[in-house]
Amino acid sequence: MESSSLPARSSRNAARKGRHQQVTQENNQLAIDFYSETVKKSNTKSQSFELHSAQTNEMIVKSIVREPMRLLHALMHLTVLERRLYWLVLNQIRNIQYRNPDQVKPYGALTFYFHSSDIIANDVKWSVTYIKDIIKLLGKRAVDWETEEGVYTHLTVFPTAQYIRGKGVIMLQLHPLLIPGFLELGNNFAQFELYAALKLTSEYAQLLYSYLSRHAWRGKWVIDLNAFKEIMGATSKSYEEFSNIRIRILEPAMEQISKFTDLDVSYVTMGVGRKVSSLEFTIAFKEVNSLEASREIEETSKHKLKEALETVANYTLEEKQIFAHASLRDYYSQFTADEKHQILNTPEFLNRFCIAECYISSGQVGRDKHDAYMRKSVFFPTGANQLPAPNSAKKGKN
DNA sequence: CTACCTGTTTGAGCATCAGT
DNA sequence: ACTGATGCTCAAACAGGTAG
Repeated sequence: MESSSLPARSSRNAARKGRHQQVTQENNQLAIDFYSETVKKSNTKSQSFELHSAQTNEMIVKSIVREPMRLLHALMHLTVLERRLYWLVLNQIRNIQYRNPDQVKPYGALTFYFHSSDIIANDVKWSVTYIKDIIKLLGKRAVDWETEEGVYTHLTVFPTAQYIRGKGVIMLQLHPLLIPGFLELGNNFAQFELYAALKLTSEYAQLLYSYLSRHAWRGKWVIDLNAFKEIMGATSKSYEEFSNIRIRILEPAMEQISKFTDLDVSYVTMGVGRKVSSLEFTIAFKEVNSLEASREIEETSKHKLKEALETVANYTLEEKQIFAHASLRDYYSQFTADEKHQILNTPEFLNRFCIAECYISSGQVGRDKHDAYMRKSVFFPTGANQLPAPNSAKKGKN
């Protein structure tokens, strides 16, 4: 039974990673309480919490967050501190992500306990009203969507949010209907390092960091300016002027991301004449990841590849052409017009392009080898339908 | 003339401090 | 741990200037 293996696995992982996680089985429904590293429930019956060593500025433990892009888009308007809480939630559930929600029973409740020092720097004196305001705001955040059958749903992400006065403990309960959305990653998600992300103090820097992390494996991210404005939530009148986008979004965000996170980022504007129509970001990893983080990154890469291959396999010819056209436009400027034409119009080439693109976009191919790998995969495959093996699964520093 | 840049103002929210 | 006050930062808006 697939569902019964989940609690065992997650609690085993939690034990291995030294987290405080309590799994209980109630009415055949799985309920999990997550405790952050700074707060732990004591063994008494009443609701009482013990504080553990608060996080220090010297936090070097790599802790991964995997954020589904659909969630990122749905929650683009979170304030800085709300987003920190939301990231902490994603970090706590990373051991049970990748699961197909249909394979497990509905969750009774996922409850999270954090300490206010998890989201506010150690040396900052915080006020109760301040924390209460954050909780009040986060408790109001809602998402909505409509299914193909026309069912429109609107619900609050954290219907129950509490602050335990005197202990500084924040409790969040995730809406059960949203749990699949938090757990199901597909192949479209951002993966980044929690403690670097928590240092960001600008809303735009936080948002942009998620997007840049999503495309970091590619080393490059090209986005239409209007699309960029939309995903940044910068749709007000003042952002019709590019200078405002540059001054208020790009420059502060670039500076913070480069200063605080594991990414080295820069951007150039592209367009006709002086009119900026799109942005091209260059993304590089600063340092070699720790062993544990490397293992998780490798695991993620494999998962992403599998999901991407499945997605592409279900594409119609037309969808493959759209997919390939966008990739060629954004990432393969060195290909000639004739080569691009051949790829888009020869089903055999198109297929191989799509598959090779899955390997590249999931980080299986060394960053400096994308063009060569793609050329070889499309035009000079080693076997009949065989792609050359990616040379390196590790992403390089350059 | 258009698109972008620079400087200024304003208000909201965040960070910080002194004191309880 | 907590409160209340204060100063700072950031987002937003606007006016006027400049490059192409």
